Amino acid sequence: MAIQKPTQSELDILSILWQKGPLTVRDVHEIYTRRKSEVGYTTVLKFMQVMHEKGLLSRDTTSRAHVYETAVPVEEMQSLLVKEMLDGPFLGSAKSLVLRALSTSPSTPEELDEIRQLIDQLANQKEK
Amino acid sequence: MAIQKPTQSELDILSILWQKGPLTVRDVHEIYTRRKSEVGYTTVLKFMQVMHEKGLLSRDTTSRAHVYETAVPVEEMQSLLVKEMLDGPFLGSAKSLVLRALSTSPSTPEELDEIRQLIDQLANQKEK
DNA sequence: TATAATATACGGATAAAATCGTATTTGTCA
DNA sequence: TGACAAATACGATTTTATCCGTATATTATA
Repeated sequence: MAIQKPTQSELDILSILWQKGPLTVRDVHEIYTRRKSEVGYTTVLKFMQVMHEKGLLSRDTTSRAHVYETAVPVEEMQSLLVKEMLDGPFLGSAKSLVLRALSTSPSTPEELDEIRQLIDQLANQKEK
Repeated sequence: MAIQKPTQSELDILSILWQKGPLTVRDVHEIYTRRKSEVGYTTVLKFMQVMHEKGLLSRDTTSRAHVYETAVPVEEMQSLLVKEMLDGPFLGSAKSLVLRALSTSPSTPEELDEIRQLIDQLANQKEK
């Protein structure tokens, strides 16, 4: 079954865990509050409990403060979101998505080089 | 003031209008229903009225069936969304966003070439 | 010009998401 | 071991988004 789209808050929490690895609720709450908005500790706790029920997070309950980690591969979520963007505001144009991505986040020459290689690789695949 | 993020339904309607140009509520309803889910005509009408109030759409009321068009540039919305993706599930990596974009939507060799030029251009800018 | 067809306007119901308060549990250490 | 600190569990409430019914207005035409 295909993964289903999380809510905004869920995605925010997932992103923290993808970036930082397994964390306690307290840690997530701290980062969430810093990045997004002031919300109560129990708000974040509740989110994470619900996400656990939904299968978005797994948790280790051996110590008192449970340690949560994501149960969905980041790549899968990335694909889902890119698909939605392409179906939606990017009107099917991967090119314009690439353009926006590159102009929004200033890349280093090294990064640009890596991306170039990526494109060469895709172009070669096509040839065969 | 920065543009603010529309709801999912609003984004769906905006996307239709970006793609097709100015349309009546009836037209939008038809496309929306075909692409997304069956909803009543007045549901879409209400959405569009609210969007008009919010300044997301403008409308021409000279004929009986009002004709709506988007009041936000698609580029601006694209930037906003890319920024969010980079802050979120793409963890700051424009490279992985480009990778997903290209692997999700199979591009033609011509398109790949255009993208390559884009990258060269950006790389040159950096040099100066 | 009366009627049918088709619009908009508008109020509010329903559903989903976000939020928190309070009760309870668990572990620490004085 | 008992009291404090800090965690989870759980049941609402609040807010936001989605959705539609009904009243009213407009236009074409029989």
